[in-house]
Amino acid sequence: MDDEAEGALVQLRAYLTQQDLPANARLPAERELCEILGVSRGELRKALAVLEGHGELWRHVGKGTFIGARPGDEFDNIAEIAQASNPREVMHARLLIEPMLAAEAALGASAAEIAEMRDCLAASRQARTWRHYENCDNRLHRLIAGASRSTLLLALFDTLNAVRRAVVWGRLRDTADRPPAGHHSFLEHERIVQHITDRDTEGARAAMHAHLTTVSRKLLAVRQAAE
Amino acid sequence: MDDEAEGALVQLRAYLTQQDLPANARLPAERELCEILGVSRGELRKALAVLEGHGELWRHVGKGTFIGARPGDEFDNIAEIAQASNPREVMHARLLIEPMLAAEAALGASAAEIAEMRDCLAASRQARTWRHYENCDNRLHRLIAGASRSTLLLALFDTLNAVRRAVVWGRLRDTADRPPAGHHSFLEHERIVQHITDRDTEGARAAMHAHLTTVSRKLLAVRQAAE
DNA sequence: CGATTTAACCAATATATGATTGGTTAGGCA
DNA sequence: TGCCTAACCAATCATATATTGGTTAAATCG
Repeated sequence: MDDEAEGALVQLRAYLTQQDLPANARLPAERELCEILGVSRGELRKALAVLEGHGELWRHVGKGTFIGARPGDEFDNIAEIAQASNPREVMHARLLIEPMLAAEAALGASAAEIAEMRDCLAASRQARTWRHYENCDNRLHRLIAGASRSTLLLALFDTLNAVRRAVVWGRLRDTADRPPAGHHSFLEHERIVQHITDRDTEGARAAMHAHLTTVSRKLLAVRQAAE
Repeated sequence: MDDEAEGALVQLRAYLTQQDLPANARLPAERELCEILGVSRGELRKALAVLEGHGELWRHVGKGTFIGARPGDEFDNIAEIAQASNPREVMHARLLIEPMLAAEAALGASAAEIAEMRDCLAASRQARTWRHYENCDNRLHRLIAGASRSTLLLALFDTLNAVRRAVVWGRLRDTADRPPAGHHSFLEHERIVQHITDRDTEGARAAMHAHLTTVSRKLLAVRQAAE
């Protein structure tokens, strides 16, 4: 009953084998291809649908038709990730990844990097506004990630960090205020840097984990108080 | 001596405090702003340079002038990361991150996800080409990442994976060949999935670490042989 | 002469416009 | 009924235009 349809399919298969297109290659637009094969567009689309169902090619509006399996629907931009995520996930990911980065930093940090970390510590104690303090905090955490001596790990940290900034946290603290002298992060940050200076990987890992645990607890407390 | 220059600066400062612009806000183009303030563009630019040096704002051609600190030069696209990275870094990052994801998967994997993993295992054993096998391998590793029940961790895994694919590995194996029946990954993959099924987080972590260590060793051997 | 303004240009970026593509629908036609 | 055709749609790409910070050189003025 569907001789013509099958005919279009074999014509298409013949065309594909003849052209011997490599993976991810883009084949002509449907309007061209159906003219090349001398088939109606409807028949061609049926044949394409079969091959797509079989995973031999994939199509997308505005882009075209391509050889191979459809690329996974990976997130490409930060905003998209942030929208699908939430503060809990961000904190969870930080607790998993940043202690690991601290341990790597303890292995690979240069003297210059450690000196810059100590600059950060001093600057954060002198910060006169939360905004300024958070700049120092970000810089320190990124310095630690960078000390892993891996551009890839740094890039992953940057992604995580960008998502963290993009996720809606609600308003957490009065921006007019300033960090108190006994703020928990001061000592915790210094402990981390000290372990990195001592090349103590497990100490650095544990110190970072403890720090982020405290941050997480404070954060949850503020969020619950706001509800 | 530079009374006029200082004059432009105070005018600009006054404008900024008056407008009370939020962070990352974009202020008018220089050509407009110098007309608003009644200052020449040169003087305005001097004043802007001072504030930029002080970290109160940042500028970029084609974009504009913005309040706050210049955003870090974070990588935004995969290709950029891949170009700055290399196979060694990729393998290193995988060894740090994927065992962690396997442990998370052991905690959170659903029955459906575990079943899908086992499908993957079976399919990979039946793969008739390296290309097909690698599809199964990718799918399995991504399933494990997805079983962490964190869209953020999955997104980070996808980033790492995209970089892995984009990094130049050189040609590693003859694509015409197919994976041998005794390929090391078969057993290693099955061990990982078994630990996840048993909710054995540390077993899953160790199995994934062992698996990636083997992969890394094989890879280095091939690369050295090619030199 | 020296310092500034001004105007014009430059490269990078943003924005707008038109063309192209896969997907869909309605009418013509055998 | 079954199919083709043509037209349309939304998503995407490709191209052109406008805008922006940065730079330079002639004009202008004290």
